Amino acid sequence: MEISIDTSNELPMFAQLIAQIKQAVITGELTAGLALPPIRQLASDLGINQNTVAKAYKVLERDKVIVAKGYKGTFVHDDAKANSVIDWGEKALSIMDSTVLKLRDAGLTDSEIRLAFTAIMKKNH
Amino acid sequence: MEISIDTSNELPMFAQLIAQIKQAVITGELTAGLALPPIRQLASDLGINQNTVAKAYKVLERDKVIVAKGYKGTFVHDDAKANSVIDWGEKALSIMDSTVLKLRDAGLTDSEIRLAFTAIMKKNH
DNA sequence: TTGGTTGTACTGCTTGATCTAATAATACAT
DNA sequence: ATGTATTATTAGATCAAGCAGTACAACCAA
Repeated sequence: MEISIDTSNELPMFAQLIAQIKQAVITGELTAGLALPPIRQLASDLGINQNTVAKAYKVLERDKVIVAKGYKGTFVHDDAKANSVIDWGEKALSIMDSTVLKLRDAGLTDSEIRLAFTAIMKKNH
Repeated sequence: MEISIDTSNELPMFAQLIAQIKQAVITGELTAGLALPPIRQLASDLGINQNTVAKAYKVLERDKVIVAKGYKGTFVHDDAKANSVIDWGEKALSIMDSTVLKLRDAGLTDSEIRLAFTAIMKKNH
């Protein structure tokens, strides 16, 4: 499993990690049950911070691409291949898009829409 | 018509203007057809910029609380009282709230929700 | 028992980007 | 003189991204 980080890339490091691991799952390079490198080791190999790798792992586990088993290590999820295709970002975009359109049609300015959004995001901190 | 600006207030100046004028309409201090002070004069009296007052007037006209008649001046709208009760902010908040809840329930982090939002707001510039 | 490894969690910090609010200075037609 | 519009700029807040350090429970091998 070859992972490389391009600091000049527009994409943040943790996003590059997520993309590459998902890609490896899709291509079949990573199959269900395989062990992934420990957070600290991968961070060390790439010369980046452990938190950055942990952040990527956390998202990947939320998306059920990997499974963390504590001291035992982290492994590729049984349904990794199917779950690697699901793009939460796309789903979020479409939902958010319809909402913004609705508010704009109501005559609200972008400034007011932003105010409403930030207010909601703060509410349940 | 007494208007005062509190710079220490959390609310932006233009929002304070909007709130106070709407309030004056609701209480009956401002009735349909009454003339409002010119933008430049009100700005001068309050010691703030003309653009700030113009911004408030623009929103008030959009909400049909006031009517701008060019060189003739600006006046209280015929339906000002009814339109001052409508709270666009409340409507926007409830719509935005359900959307954010939906996305959070889908497992998205606040960070990702923010990314989706800013992406949409940029899309149709 | 001792020491090391695992994922996880937390706080604090720096950097850069972005947006808002407000100001400033014009300009225009009526 | 009126509302309207434009462009540019400043200051402040907010957030993402990443780094740094620390800590913990669970476990394993020596």
